[in-house]
Amino acid sequence: MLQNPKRYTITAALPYTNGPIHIGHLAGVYVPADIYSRYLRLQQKDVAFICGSDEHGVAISMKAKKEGITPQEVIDKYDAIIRKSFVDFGISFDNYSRTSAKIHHDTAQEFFRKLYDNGDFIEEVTEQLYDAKADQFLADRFVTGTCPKCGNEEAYGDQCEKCGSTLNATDLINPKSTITGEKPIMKETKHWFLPLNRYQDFLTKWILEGHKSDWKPNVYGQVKSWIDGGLEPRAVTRDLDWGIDVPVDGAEGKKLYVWFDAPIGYISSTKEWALREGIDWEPYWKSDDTKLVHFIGKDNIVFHCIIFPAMLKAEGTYILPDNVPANEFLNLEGNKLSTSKNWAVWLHEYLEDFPDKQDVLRYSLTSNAPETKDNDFTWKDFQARNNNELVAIFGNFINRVTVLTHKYYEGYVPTPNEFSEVDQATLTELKAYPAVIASSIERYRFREALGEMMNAARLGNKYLADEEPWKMVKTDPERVKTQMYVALQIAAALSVLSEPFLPFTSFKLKKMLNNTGKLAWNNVAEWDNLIPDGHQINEAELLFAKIEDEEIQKQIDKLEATKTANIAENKKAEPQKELIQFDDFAKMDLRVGTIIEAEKMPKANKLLVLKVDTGIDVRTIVSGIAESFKPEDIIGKRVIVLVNLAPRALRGVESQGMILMTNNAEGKLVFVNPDTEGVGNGETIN
RNA sequence: GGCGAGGUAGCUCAGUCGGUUAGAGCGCAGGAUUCAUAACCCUGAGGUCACGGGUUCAACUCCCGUCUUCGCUACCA
Repeated sequence: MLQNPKRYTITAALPYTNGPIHIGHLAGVYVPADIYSRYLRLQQKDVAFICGSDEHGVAISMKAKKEGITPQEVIDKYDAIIRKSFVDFGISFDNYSRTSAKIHHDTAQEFFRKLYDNGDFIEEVTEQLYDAKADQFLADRFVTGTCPKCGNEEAYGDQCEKCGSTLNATDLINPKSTITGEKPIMKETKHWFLPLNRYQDFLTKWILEGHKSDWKPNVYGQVKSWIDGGLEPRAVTRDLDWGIDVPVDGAEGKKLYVWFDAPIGYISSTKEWALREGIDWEPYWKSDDTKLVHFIGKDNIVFHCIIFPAMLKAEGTYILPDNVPANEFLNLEGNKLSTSKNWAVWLHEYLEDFPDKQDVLRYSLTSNAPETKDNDFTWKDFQARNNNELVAIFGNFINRVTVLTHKYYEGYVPTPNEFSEVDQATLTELKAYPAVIASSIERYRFREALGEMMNAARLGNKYLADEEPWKMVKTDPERVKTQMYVALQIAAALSVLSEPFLPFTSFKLKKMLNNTGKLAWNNVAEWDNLIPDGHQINEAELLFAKIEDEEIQKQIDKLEATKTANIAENKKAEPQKELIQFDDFAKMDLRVGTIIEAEKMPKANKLLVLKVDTGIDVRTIVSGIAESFKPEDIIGKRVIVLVNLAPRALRGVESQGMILMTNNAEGKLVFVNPDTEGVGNGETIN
């Protein structure tokens, strides 16, 4: 861990422009990164907080094709939504760029070119699916066909979205190019690979030995798992038409792999910022006294801890990240967030539904942040955090202080008399908070840091409750002046300490205290008069409003509607397949059979090895149903078997047939079950 | 199946190097109070630290095994 860095380069994962920002992105990446950056600026550190839109990659092309627009239109649309929602939400990027910008294309190409010239790549010719009619290689996503598992005719080359299976494009039955509908052929193509294996030793020393204690366990463990598993060369170019051209001869029509160009986006965004500010970008990326921190979600660990560092190391002039505090995932009301299933709280919608409540979301996401394990966002929790914590503790304390100040002193900060022991103890305790909170933030424990900030507000409430100035005012008004002075110092301290977490509230509070001048973080510990006597504060207003049940119910209903819509979507029967002749059907030999033995395939999660009496014989069938059935429960089950399917070995066991299955409403597998009495094994289906 | 991260109060989470009686916030119950948005403040109840072994004077903590949740990965004819 770098001590006393001269400057900080802080990056937040580049959001992918195929959808808007949702609470999962915020809780995992942008809110913690923003807290960290704002805190450092309050420490008067030199900070570059860098981000931008990630606009290349196949998913963008796919989305464009699906919506019948150009990739440029797709990225322009989402870049605009994302950009605006970040601004409105108060994420304080120093620069937000986009990877379609010229400066990024230039930077990425230059980077590639340097590695190419250094001989850091290996070239390899492989066979890939190719659409002859369109004269174009096909990424996995550009191939559809029948899923070999569930029969879904719309499975993609890399995944079947119906059954969730991971596929190889070459596995698809009747593969089709989505561009022309033609059947793809195999064709040779040349690509450049980054030989990660060459960096195995470097990565082992740097991370496994060098960052054992300061990196989060989840990050360290994941990285260790990758490195121990042995690293292999990874292709950094693709045959695509959307992306950054590979800048070498003989690479016409090839683009940089999106994961090669995206992290370089941090560098080009820094350049863009420096250019605008008229400063030099290089120290932020190349100077040893710069602390580089990547904020990401756990899905990006391999790219930020293995691939990008290997790239930076290969280039040779760059520094490496000091830390990569990746967060786990946030769920929503018990289910995984999903852009395609619309299961999300979208930032731009939240900002409309809850105007001027940015800080409420920031607060509830931070206090429930998935720092050590996946967490669940619920609207009830959101409401409780607001009503029981922000309103009741923070807002209430500020309101008590400001109302009393106006009531007793027409809004002027009174001149204190001698401090009592309690006063001194309270002020001493207050002065400890900047260091306590700082320590948590610098260890990336934002949930803990936020809790400490709230404890400063609790300190204020307790002080008032113990001192009871509203009683004292009748007997000893001079004493009350001291009490209110102390309470006002706590309020002023909160206006600074809350800024990293609740920037809108902090600003509102400073305005209310008529104290908008730049107070630095350490002033809270150093100064005795954060808000001096004789200073006049402005009218009291509420910092936070209660959120009523109806508003919460509205959001819950919205999610319920999404759920209902998704179920309806799934229930929609698939369209009929193309016509076949009777002969096609007659080729299939379907028989009634009985499962007579069943056991788990060792070392496999989904496979059961079955012995089935088909009436013709007793044969072994391997079936991927282990997640839906226990072996002992299906012995004796009557089933329908496709007996003349060509045998195939699965994990070394030959499967001689296929059992017919379908899905029930919960997506569980069920047998097609001929259990009418008197039907014998071996009966044919026709 | 392999690998990684988790499992601590009703909920969300701390728990450092093994060391008295395992902590916090929210929720709940009771009390006190009226400056404050029925808020604040005080007190309390609530725990087989997932389970079973082991090491140790001493285990939430270290070791072995089991169960379980999440992720990556293999497997689905």
